[in-house]
Amino acid sequence: MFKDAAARAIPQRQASEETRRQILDTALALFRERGLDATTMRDIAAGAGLALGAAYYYFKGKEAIVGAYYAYVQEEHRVRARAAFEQAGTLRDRLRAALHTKIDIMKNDQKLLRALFRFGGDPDHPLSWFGPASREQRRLSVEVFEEAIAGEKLPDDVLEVAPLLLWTLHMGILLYFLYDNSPAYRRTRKLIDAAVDFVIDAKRVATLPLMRPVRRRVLNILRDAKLLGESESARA
Amino acid sequence: MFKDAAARAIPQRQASEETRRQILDTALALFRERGLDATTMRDIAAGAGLALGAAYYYFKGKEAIVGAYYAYVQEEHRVRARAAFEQAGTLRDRLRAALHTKIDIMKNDQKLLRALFRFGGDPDHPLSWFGPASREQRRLSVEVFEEAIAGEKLPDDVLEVAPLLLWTLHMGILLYFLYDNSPAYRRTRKLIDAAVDFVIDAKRVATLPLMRPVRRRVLNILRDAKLLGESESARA
DNA sequence: GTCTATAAAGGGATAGAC
DNA sequence: GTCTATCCCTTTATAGAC
Repeated sequence: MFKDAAARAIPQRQASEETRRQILDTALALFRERGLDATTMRDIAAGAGLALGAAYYYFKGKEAIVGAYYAYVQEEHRVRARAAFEQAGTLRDRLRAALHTKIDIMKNDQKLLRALFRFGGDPDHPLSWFGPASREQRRLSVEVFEEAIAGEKLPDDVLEVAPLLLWTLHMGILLYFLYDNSPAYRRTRKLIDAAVDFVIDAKRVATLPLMRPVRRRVLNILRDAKLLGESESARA
Repeated sequence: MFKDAAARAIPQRQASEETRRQILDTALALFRERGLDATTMRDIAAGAGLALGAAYYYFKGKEAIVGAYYAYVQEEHRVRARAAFEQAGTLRDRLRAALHTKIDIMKNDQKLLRALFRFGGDPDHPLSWFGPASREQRRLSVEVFEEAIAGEKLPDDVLEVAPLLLWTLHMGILLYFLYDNSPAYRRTRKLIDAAVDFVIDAKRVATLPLMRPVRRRVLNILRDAKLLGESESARA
């Protein structure tokens, strides 16, 4: 599972990396099989053929393993999306790729994600999806959408908010995915395609010069709500 | 806490209603004070001056009490929003009222709501925010926004999707509220006002005849995704 | 019957030997 | 780096007191 990203990130540095990956693989398999809570550190260590203490040497605890899963998903998304961006010419293709690759990565983890959902309600939890602890992960995630629209001729204010809005859409789609019980997650796939078409429509409308005041308003809302940092241009 | 809604819903029918309300009040106070998980049915019964068995007579368990809280919030929202709608003339005022009353009702329950958040990730849980079990509650919640825009001269397709979109906005604002640590939730209040202004802008744009194809697309997306039932007009 | 005290089990986490 | 041993907390089960 982690082979691709791990191999890319650390080119066979040491045997210890191999062990770490082994623990991650085992843990993820167990999470999928019996759920997050039902999986103990003992199970993970045993499954990886290690003593409990060894597992703790590599990860501070189960939480840290899940954190590594977050990091893996993010890194894998970045890599896969970039690869797709190099092929995909149109904005539509790029946005579809950004969203589909995310589901590709998570397609076996619906159960796990449902369990991880709960941390979203606790701002102080390290695994919260929206809390300060995951800010860096979030930034990287938004960055993928920044890259997806890079190269588009867009007004500055659109360039500033679009990545965050696309990230929000992507979170909404993940929520839909969480509830999707259609075979092979067809409905999620369809939703992605349809949502991207809508985004293309919305882009056309939103970029009209006439819409500048509306865009300003959105920008100000997000800034006031601290959902968007001050932009470079605003600071300049 | 439950005085207002309970009194309105059941005009002093019996002492048993009084007891039920007593349990709810006690439970809610304890949830707020020490959290959902830390509160046991024993604590609730004791706090309400009842034996454990008596508490179980009124509610099947802690979960059922939380369900009653959901119902209370919904009923209270309906009542308060309607009262405000009778005063408020403009669409802006009505939308603000619909959103602010919701926060008014929940302003003491941030901690509880953070704990309840976790059920959102489990489609099969009775307390899931998006699952089938809460469909009726959700319908009632959407209805408030339906009433908020009632009387507006709007194209049919807008009338059909707007309540759901406003409900979604309202869920987003609740998520923001969950994370809001500003005094008196000022930031959430500001966000509501700003978001409503944006909605007014969006309404102006979206209702242009030119936008009809885009509206159709949105309608079809929501229908395909089963987020919106077939409309009356579509069935006719 | 209901409550409470205590024991047993399970599992997260750490220390120190090798 | 990996092991064994151990700690400590939480949950669950049970048994005896009221």
